[in-house]
Amino acid sequence: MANAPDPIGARRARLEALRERGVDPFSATRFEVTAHAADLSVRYADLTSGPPAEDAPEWALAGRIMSVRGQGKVIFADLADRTASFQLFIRLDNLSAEAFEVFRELERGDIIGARGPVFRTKAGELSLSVTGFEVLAKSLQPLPDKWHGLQDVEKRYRRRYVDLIVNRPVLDVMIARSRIIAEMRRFIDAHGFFEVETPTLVTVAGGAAARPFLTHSNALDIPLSLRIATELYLKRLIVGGMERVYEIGRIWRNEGIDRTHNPEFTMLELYAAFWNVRDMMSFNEDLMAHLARSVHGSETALYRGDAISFATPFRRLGYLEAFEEYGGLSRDQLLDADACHHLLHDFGIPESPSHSHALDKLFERIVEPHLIQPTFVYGYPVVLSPLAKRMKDDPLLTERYELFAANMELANAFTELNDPDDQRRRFELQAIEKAAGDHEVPPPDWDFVTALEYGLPPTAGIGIGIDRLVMMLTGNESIRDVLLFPLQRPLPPGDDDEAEAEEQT
RNA sequence: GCACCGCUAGCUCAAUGGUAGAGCAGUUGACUCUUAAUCAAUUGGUUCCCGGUUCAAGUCCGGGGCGGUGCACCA
Repeated sequence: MANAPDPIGARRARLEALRERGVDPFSATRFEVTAHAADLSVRYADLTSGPPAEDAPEWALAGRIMSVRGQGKVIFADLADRTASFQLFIRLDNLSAEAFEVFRELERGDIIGARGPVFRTKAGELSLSVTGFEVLAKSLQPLPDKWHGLQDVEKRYRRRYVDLIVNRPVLDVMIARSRIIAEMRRFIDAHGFFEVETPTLVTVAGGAAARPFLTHSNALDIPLSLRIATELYLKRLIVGGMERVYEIGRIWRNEGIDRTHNPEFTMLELYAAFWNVRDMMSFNEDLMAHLARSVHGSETALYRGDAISFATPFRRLGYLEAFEEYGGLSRDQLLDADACHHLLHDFGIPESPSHSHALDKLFERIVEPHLIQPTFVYGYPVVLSPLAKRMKDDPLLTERYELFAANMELANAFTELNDPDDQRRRFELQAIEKAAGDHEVPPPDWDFVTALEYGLPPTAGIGIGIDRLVMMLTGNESIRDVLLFPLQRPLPPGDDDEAEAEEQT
C-alpha cells in the first residue's frame, strides 16, 4: 500500500499541491467564456504562422485538458469544449513564474478557463497563447487511454459521462439527437400545432399492443401502469376542440431488450383535425426531408451501407400489393384467418395466437426485407388496426400507412376511427383475443369510447419513434448508441466500484 | 427464456496447460514550437466470482455474474 501506485492518490496529491500554492480548484463559481473552439478555428482559418499581433484580441476558452505536452519552459495542451478541442500554448515568458508553476501542476482531465490571443505555431497549429488562466475544477479520476478512448461497451453505457469526454463522436450523436428533436418541434409548431403533455401514469394502458410496467399509488391505493402510448389522450384533446396537438414524450413497454428496443423510448404522436391519412403522408415526408436536410446536412443518410434518400416524394406501396409483388400472395389468402395460418406453416414461421399476429409475421418475412428506400405502405387490414378508419370502398382495409426505410419502421399513421359504435365493437373483439392468450392486447378504454360519442372530427394521427429516427439519421445500428443512459442491469453489490477506504494522509 | 462470443494493470490489448507481458496513463528527471511530443529511469495484477481436473490453470471442466450479438418475444 505504501509504494503501490495509486492514480487517484497521485491526483489528490496534486490537488493538495495546488492548494499549497493558494489555488483551490473547487472554489471557482464562474468563468466568462467568450469563444468556443470550433468558432475560433473558423474565424482564424486563414491566419498565417507567427507570433500573435500586438493588437490581437484576447479570447477566453473553457473546457477540459485532454492532453499535455510539457517541454521545459513551454507547455502545449489541448483544451476540449463541447464544440471541439483547441491547442493552448503556455510559455514562461508570457506568464508570471508562479502561474507557470501552477500550470505545471495541472494534468489531463482538469477543467480550466484560459485567456489569450490566437496565433498559429511554427508547426501550423492554431493555438491560444495563454496570458492567464483559472483552474475551474480538478479531476481526481484518471481518464481512459488518450488514443483508444473507452472501448468497453458496458463501461461506455454505465459511465456515459466518461464516454462523452473521451469519445467525441458519441458527443456528436447526442448533440445531433438534441437538434433533431428541437428541429422537429420547430417544424411542427410552424404548422400550427400545440404541444401538450398527457398522463404517463394511467389506470388503463391503451393505444398500442404492449405489456406495461406496473406500479402503485399509495395515496389512492390503486394499481397504475406507465403509459404505452399517448394516442387515446391526444384524441380526447381533438374531441375537446384543440384541433392540432402533439406530444414528444417517453413511453414505457415492459418487453424484450435488443438492438432496436429499450424499455423506455421517446415517441412523437401528432393529431390533426380535418386531415386524412393522405394529408398526413405529405406532412410526414416533408418533415423527414426537412430533418434530414437541416440536421444531417443532406437528404441522403448512410445506413448499413445503404444510401437512404429522403428526397420527396417517397414511394407509395399498397399493403396487399406489397405481398403480391414480393411473395405472390393473394388478398383472399391474407384476409382469411385460416388461410393465413396455413401460410405461416408454408413459410416455416411458428404458430401465431391471432390473425393480426400472423399477418405481422408474414409481412416481416416477405415484405420488410425489400423496403430499403423510404416507402409508405398503405391500406392495412382492419384486423391489424383497431383504431383506424375503414376505407370507404374497401371496409376490410383501413386508411393507414407505415413508413419504412432501411428495413425499419419509422412511422405509423392513419385516419382515426371516429365511429364510437365501430370502436366499441373492435375493443370487444380485442377483449376476446386477450382472453385467447394474446398478452399484448390492451384492456378496453371505455371512457375513450364515450369521448368518441361526443364527436371526434375527421382526424389523422401519426406516431414516430424518435430513437429509430435518430439511429437512421446518425448511422447507428443500436438504440443504445442514441440513448444517453440505456437501461443496464445493476452490478452485484461490492462489484460496483472501488470502495476507497483511504482517509488518512 | 435459448444459443454463441467476450471479461487479464487506470485504458487498449498479448500470453502451444509450464515464472502474467507490452503500449498508453502514472511516478522521478531533462527539454522555450509540441501535437499519439521526445529522451532516461521507474511503479503497477483477487486474470469477473465459486468449485473441480492436474505435479502445474488466465488457459481445460461444472456452476454463477455482467455485457454484446443472434433467435424467441416485441403490430
